[in-house]
Amino acid sequence: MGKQPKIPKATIKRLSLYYRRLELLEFDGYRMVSSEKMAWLCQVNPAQVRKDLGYFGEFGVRGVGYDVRELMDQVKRILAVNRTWNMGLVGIGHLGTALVNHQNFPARGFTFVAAFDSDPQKIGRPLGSKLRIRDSRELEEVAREKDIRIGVIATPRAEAQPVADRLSTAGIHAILNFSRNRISVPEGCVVENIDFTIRLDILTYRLKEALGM
Amino acid sequence: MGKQPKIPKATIKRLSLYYRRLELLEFDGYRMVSSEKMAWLCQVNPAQVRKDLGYFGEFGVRGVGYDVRELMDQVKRILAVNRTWNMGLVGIGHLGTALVNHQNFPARGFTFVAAFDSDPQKIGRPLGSKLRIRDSRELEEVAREKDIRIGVIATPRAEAQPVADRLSTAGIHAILNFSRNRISVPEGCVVENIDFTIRLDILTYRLKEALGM
DNA sequence: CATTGTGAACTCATTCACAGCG
DNA sequence: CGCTGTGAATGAGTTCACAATG
Repeated sequence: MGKQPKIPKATIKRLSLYYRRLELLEFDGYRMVSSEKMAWLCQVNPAQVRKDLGYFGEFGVRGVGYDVRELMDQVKRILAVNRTWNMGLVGIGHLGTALVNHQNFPARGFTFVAAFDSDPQKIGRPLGSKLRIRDSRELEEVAREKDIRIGVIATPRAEAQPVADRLSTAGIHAILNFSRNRISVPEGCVVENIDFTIRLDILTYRLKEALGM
Repeated sequence: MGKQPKIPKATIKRLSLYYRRLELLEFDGYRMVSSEKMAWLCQVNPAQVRKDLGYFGEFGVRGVGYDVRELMDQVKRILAVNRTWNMGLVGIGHLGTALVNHQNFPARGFTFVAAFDSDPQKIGRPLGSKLRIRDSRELEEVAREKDIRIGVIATPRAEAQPVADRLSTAGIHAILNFSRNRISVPEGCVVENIDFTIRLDILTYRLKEALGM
């Protein structure tokens, strides 16, 4: 019944992985799953699965395993994805457009409710099937009005920090940052960075090593 | 003069971060930089910077610091980004289109030289300013012809594994995987996954924690 | 004498091994 | 009996602290 004893960040990432696997298991009609099976499916150690879950409670039945449906519910609750999240997108380039049209977000309860750009050429244009691009200057107002809880930054690098500041000001405490700049945010605001180029750098490094270069 | 004593994966990620910061420093006219300054800029510990670099050689001058230009060259060499890399894109949806048009890739030596899709509607259509969408069945042939070294998967989840298999067969040993499925690849092939939904799950978890929910 | 490079100490994360229990 | 839950052991990664040195 562990509660707050310092949870590894990697545990959260794996929880997300477990969740996805549980969806597939449920879809395939499985009712129960053992830590060993989950571990095998997710390519981790069985003790790791049990330890990860153990940080948050006792969800299993000894001698039997975990109830797929119930474990899903628990993991959803832990990750706070047992609800919908309104997102606001800032920066409507190719990437921003792709994000708005991304199928998986709404399927998982992540919904874009507004999109912003500072380019007068773009403002007012429709985006995807439900949105219209709005002026970045309206961000604070719209954030309140639409109850935006997550800000997604897909701007050029120079605009990332100013946008992050505006998002904070607008009372948004969670930012998904696709720009190449790390951003600074006030205490209490959380940021996740997704940086394609870093991943490519890691990839080429590893390829070089794998080839013994 | 450390050579192969087990380099942490996180070190490579930071190296990529250092590299980007060095570019900015050079642009701003700096000739030298200390581990302390780099550390401050990259929000890490100064000893961490020195240790990370120390795995690969002695690049600094005691009492002085690191030559910005020279350190850049060394880091580029380590990451194997002191050359260009030909990439092939598979799956031309919104995301694939965004990737092809991504400015930063060519600027860093990562170039898409071919794009593939299995949808007859899409095959033959132009993509970006230089490419034409080709039939996925031509993958092996084109990979050889164009010397593709990195495969980028931006397909729906169900196609990810078959595509990964085809890429391996085609002699491509590095894969950047944007699909929601983890893929299995033969020994000697390296994969980096970029999964937006996992990052959103981590974000909501951390937001929940930050808000004390 | 300021700053690097690095063994040693420490902190964090994973895995083991088995007691606890349905 | 089988599988979970968890303290203890191991392993990995980070930070400290200082000797080495241009």
